[in-house]
Amino acid sequence: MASTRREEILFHAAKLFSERGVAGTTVRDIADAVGILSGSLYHYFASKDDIAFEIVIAFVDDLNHRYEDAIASGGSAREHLDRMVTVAFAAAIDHPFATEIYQNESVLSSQPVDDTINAAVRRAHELWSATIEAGVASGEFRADLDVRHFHRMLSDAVWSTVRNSRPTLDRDSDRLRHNLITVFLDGFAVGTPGTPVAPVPARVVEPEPEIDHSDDDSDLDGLRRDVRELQAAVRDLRRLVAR
Amino acid sequence: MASTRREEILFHAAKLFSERGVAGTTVRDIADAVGILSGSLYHYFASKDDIAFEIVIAFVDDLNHRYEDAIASGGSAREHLDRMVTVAFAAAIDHPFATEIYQNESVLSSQPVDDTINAAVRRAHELWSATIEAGVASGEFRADLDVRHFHRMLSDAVWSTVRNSRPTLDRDSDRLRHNLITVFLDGFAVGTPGTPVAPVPARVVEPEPEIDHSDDDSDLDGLRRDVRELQAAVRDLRRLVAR
DNA sequence: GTCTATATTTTGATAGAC
DNA sequence: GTCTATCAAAATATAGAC
Repeated sequence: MASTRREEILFHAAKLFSERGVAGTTVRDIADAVGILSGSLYHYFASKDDIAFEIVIAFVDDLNHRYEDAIASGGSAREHLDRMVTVAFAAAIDHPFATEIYQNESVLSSQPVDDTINAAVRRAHELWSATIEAGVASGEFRADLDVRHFHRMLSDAVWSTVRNSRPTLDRDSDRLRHNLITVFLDGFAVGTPGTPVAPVPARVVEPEPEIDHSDDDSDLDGLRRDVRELQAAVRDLRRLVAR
Repeated sequence: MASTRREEILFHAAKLFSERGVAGTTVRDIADAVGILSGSLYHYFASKDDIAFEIVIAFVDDLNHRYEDAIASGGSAREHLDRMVTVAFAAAIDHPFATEIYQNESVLSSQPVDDTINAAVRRAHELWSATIEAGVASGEFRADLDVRHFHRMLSDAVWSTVRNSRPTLDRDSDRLRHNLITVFLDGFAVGTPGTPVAPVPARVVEPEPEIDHSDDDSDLDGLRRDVRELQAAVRDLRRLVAR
């Protein structure tokens, strides 16, 4: 928990913002969580958006510093990525809710007045990109895949892991990092790791392989269809009754 | 673009919801985008939330049907995952903005009244899980990693790819799917990985013969749950209407 | 089916007493 | 530093004319 009242406000606001979004959170919600009245918030902050802004900026700045430390020392590209995931988890622990806010709120970065957040986010992307491209250049990573696509999937996996494992993140951080790095670098399939499979995705899978409505399935399919129809009917009725 | 006025509203609302969130979008925003006045929206929908609800439900239901088709026919676990990604991209193309809404708005699924969305999302998770676990059981996928963690990262990567490549998704869908599947199954690293791969029994079992019964069972369980929920809903509605 | 006009509620923010 | 009281703007939703 926070020590000063100002930090208390930041903490509870961050929690609410991450759960309901900034627009979905009212200043009264924040004040209630803190245990004061909404008017009192304005003794500490000029506006609701200022609160959100401060939360995100503190996080992204801190994150970039940790990234820079993580890739400052030598080592393979794999080791660099491993350390970047490590410090990302550490930053997520120290800024418990900022991650979700900055991921979900494209609103914040669309402020034309203040480009601070945009610049910081761009910096973070550069640090990931540079590390990944160095690995490709050194032959450590494969060159037949789109590096920007890999980069986005990897950093999304980091924040997805944070979001989904938040309660046990500090305890499981090592195991989660190992899983993540292993999947992204060695793959989940057994055997032939790192072996380029097919250079071109020539095969196009037909969306509807077979219309295999054989006899043994028709029962279940019929039931499923009935259930869906009933669900739609109930939704309609609820809408009617709601008035 | 949409043909009927009602579909036009759904289209523009979905676009705005995905960009600014549901709470961040006003009914006036939607009406402006359609080219009518806000009051006219209520000729088609009972409330703003109803619009969002309908968008998401249509998407998730459709998605589940496609998933079921994708894993109905035989093949290896890799082929099943490949087809699931294919149909997920196809669904994202047909429901251009629903993906972001349903990913960002935990609000929608926290409606205690209507569990429809939750049930559908749970079903989608089951379909991914069953496919991945079948691959582990057959020895096609490694058994030394957390399957649920892999599952979450994989499906997040699918929607991350959709979000980041939206403008060219229909054109690049094959290449994106190939990149995604290659990274997640074969890894991005070249040659010998840091951790020796295959510390697990490498027994090669023939790929999934046919539709396995565990699927049917979970399917039946899901249907039973749906029916129970519907029965409860009908009881509630009867009570309401009785007055 | 759409618009005009408006009610009702909610929300962000302010002023001043204590 | 917090509360009381309240303003002004914005938002959802409704009623009725056309």
